[in-house]
Amino acid sequence: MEQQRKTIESEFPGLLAEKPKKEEREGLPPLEGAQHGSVVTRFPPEPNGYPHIGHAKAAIIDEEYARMYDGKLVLRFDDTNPEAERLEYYAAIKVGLDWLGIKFDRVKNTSDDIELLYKKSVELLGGNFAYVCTCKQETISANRREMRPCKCSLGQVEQNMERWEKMFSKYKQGDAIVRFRGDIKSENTVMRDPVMLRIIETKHPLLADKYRVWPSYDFAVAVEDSIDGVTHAFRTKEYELRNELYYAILDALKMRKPRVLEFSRLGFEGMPVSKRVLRPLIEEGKVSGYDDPRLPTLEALKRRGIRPEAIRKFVMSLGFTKADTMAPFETLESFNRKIVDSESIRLNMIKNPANIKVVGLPQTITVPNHPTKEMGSRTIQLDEGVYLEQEDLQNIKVGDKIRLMGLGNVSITGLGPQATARYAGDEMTSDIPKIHWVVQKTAQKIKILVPSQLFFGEQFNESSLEELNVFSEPYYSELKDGVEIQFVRFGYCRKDSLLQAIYTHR
RNA sequence: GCUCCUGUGGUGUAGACCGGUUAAGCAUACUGCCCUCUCAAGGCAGUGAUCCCGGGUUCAAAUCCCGGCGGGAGCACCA
Repeated sequence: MEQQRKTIESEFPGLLAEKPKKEEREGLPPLEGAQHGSVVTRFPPEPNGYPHIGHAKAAIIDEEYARMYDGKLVLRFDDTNPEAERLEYYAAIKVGLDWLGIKFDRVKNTSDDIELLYKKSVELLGGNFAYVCTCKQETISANRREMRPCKCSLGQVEQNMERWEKMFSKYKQGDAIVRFRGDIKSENTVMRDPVMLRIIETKHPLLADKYRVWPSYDFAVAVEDSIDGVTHAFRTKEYELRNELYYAILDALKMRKPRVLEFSRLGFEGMPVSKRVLRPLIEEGKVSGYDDPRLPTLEALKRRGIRPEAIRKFVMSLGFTKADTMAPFETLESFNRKIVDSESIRLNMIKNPANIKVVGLPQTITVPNHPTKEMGSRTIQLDEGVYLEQEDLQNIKVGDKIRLMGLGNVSITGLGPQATARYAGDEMTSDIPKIHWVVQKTAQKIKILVPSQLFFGEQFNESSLEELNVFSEPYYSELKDGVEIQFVRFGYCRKDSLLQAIYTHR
């Protein structure tokens, strides 16, 4: 064996050389054609709703790549449909992205560039790459379906130019559109002379009625990505068929072409993201609003106690793939738990109280707020009346010893509706049951909202939000709203208000 | 229906472009042990995938080719 090895080494040097080992890749896969320092990515949300986990995935990928290549990230509000955009959404999206910790090198709106888009439109028309179509909508769609060119496509450049002018004066909404000359017989339906600009008379949230001719998504993204210097444009999979159009438009315009790549949409089982299903839920009062803890909106996730860093780790763990999958919410929870664990004050809380009277208790005790981290301590005023969890008393007999966590040992002297016990010192023994407790006199009644899956298939889950009426230590009221706490032996919760907490995860 | 995309343990992925030395790495979930005044976090170990199926190419295929099947998406004057 050794002999052979030597022979091979001398006869065929290099044959036994270590193969370039495939080392474990960290993070996103490398980008083709990416030059360090000159990569530009972009996140182009439409301001037509509240940001959700899907936006987070896209924005995080965009930012991670920009960061990876020491490049730039552009936030561009894709606001080319005045019927859908609303001012509050521009702000909501920005707030959500800030919360996620995403930093942009530039923020702009597609609507800033309307004039430029008009120029490009004229260029298209002038080069006969597009025409103005005045057919009825139904006719157009029927023709597209049947691969039939409509008569407007036969018009000369002059006619199109005339009609183009009329789009700004005579024509009304629905009367005329600019269509790209694609290929009406293409297998790819997107290429069958798609809409580039159309008339919309609704007021735009930023520009009011300054314009009435608006570019379509396909026209706007291609041109905008190109002029924004985007080198790599990412979008979700459902846009895949539009790549051909994207490149065709830029070819016709002789503009620089970014590379377009797509990734799978992110969704959670039973947690709808689409406005189509969310809106009725809110209108019918089935959920309280866009920050209802059952929803995958960023507001809701935040309110529920999910940290932005957890979302980022989660998104990165999903990778950059086109495989469609329902992401496991529990993975997000796991990342979150690790972050939140070291920052959460531990408090006692009783769900199903059992009364017990303990005699011989000290006046007060001081307990640490966290088992290992230095998070201060709190002093608890003791009293004979104590609440224990009913469940914990289940298998207890008279004479048994139990340990009230942080307080000391207690031996049971009587059971029943009013159990009794006697304080039995503070000596630690290992095999004693350790249970949590709350002083009755000072117990604070609070409500804990426990969110769970909103839908099972198409079916709305009527019990998706459980309300628990519980007794917490009074220290709860001294905590600031928004802090994450761990109710011992129960789970993590985020303080939503003085009287309400929201269950984060176990 | 047509077109495109996709298919690795329960789940999400790495590996696939450049086929062999890992019959498959990581995370999550689960189980057990350790630690612990929590059923959390942490540490350790373990269960679990013949890489959708069937052919083919090859000395050799999760990796290349062909054909099925399953899943998703698009077929808007929405993005």
